[in-house]
Amino acid sequence: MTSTYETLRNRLQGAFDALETGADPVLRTSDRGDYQANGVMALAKRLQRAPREVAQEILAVAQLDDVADVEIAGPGFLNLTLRSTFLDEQLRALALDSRLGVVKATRPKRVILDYSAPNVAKEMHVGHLRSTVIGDALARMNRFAGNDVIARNHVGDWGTPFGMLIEHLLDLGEDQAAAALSIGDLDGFYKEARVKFDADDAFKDRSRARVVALQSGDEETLRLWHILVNQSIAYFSEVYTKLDVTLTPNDVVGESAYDSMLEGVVHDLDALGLLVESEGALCVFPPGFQNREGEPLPLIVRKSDDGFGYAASDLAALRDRVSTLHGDELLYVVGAPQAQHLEMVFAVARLAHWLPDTVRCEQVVFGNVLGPDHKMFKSRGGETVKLVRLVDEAIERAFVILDDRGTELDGDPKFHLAEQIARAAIKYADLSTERQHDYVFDLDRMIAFEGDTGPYLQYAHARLRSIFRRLGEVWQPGDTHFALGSKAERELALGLVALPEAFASSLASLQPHRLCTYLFDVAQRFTSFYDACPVLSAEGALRDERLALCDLTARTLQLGLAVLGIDAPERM
RNA sequence: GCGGCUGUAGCUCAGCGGAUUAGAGCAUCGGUCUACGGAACCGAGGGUCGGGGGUUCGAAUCCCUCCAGCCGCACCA
Repeated sequence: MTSTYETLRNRLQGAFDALETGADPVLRTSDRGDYQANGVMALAKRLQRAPREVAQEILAVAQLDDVADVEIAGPGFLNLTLRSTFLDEQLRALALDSRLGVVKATRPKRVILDYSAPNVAKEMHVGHLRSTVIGDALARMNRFAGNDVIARNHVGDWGTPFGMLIEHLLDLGEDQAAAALSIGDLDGFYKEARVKFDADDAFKDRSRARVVALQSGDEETLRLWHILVNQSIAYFSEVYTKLDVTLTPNDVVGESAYDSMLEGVVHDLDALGLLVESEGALCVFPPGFQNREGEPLPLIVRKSDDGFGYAASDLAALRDRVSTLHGDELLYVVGAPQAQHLEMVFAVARLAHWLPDTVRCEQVVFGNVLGPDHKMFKSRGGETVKLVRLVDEAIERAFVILDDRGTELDGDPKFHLAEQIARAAIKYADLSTERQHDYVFDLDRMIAFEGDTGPYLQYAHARLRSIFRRLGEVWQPGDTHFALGSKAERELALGLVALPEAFASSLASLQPHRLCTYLFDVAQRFTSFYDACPVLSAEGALRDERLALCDLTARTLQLGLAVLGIDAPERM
């Protein structure tokens, strides 16, 4: 089906093209009429004619009479008010479409989505929250759009710290170390190793020797290393389950996976004449980057000790994603502090012609999670906050709220619901703010059932489902018309037909918060409608017509939340 | 110093290629109601959109500049 927005835009575009190609109409929702078309003035300027006259001509060509009532306003805006017959047609088509008007990509893109990226043998903390939640929402949105998503969890599983970690593992004994890691005491493990490394010279020497053994592929060392990696991945998976994030161990392709490609990166950059030796390190100097002194800034591909840094593995990964995985889009959901590093990696990849212009490659930047003091979110002791603890705390709050409300649920169902609410609270709070902004982590606000929160949206959905439970029979959209007689009904209907653009714009801009804003708007329109318009007690056809609105609203909220990674429980 | 991001109501945030009185949530105040789930609805007050210039008939939005905050600026990722 063609969405309401597309129908209007296509007709206007046709009229614009008939007058002159190269000018586009811009359509947006408006409170003057349902939609307002912009772009007539720009077109008139090109044609050097009076805007209102051009507007008249566009209307004559566009033939919008069957879909909307049009008023030419001001210096040439077109205010479009949808005809009820057209709106009803659109709604009925949506009701029969399981995708609710969101079209599936005709030419699916392969999207390589790099997100989460915790470090082996280190705790997942708030710093990983945004990458994980935003990345997962983008993965789900892309999958729903029909794209082929390859998730890449680029875990930190290689490098110098692993010498000390393996030695510490040996000191503890393999079984005990594995046990400590499996219960999620990763921070404790890492810190103990660190303390010994700093205090004990013998330990330090062993650690260094161990790094060498690891990198030269010593079998026993690799076996020990695998214990660390596997235990950590198992633990990460638990965290992902707790957050309802779709990443699996199959998506883990850590730094170590690229180790064998690093020599090739150096070799090929050298062959291209891009490599420069500087202070003992092998570097590429991409144009446009400067250091503190205003001198060219290098991307260090190989360090002066002949080791490789993350620049090399990032280059290898990028190359792999283009040439082996054939990605059409490479997205890196990585925090702002790494912006310059990634820009340099991208720049070098372009210099080396590893990154064709046809491949969209960008960092999905996000801001920090702040504490109540508006500084980086830390625990009272100044330590980072474990991600699991954050979720657990939210679950506890949800429990208390459920009890206060006198829930009938108990046992597992109650716990499951508390989890769903807690996840919704945390994820929605994160996703609903514009990515690049920092936001203040305030559990009380996030989990409140009033206002612009995940639980509020879940509640609106649960109320809708409750209507159909009371109805007592299975409701089918069938050929039912939609109730559009009152203002509240019409407003809700206009919200419902807008899902396709909200989704498309959210995905195209990689801004999940646009979809959040849309869903909240729909939920508000629904509650206003629900207050003003009795549904089950309505007479005759009106009852079915209102049920049709309710059904579509419930499905819109459910679908919208689902593609963000948020559950919509049947009851709360 | 250079680069990036940010600055909108008391607080938390929207405002998507410029368009009519700048929106929402929370909080405050006032209404609605035997309530299809009140975890609701309706309304009010509250903003010189960080300051100043510029482009424009028209700027929160585009350009310049200044101020403030955060982040990054060669071998840890």
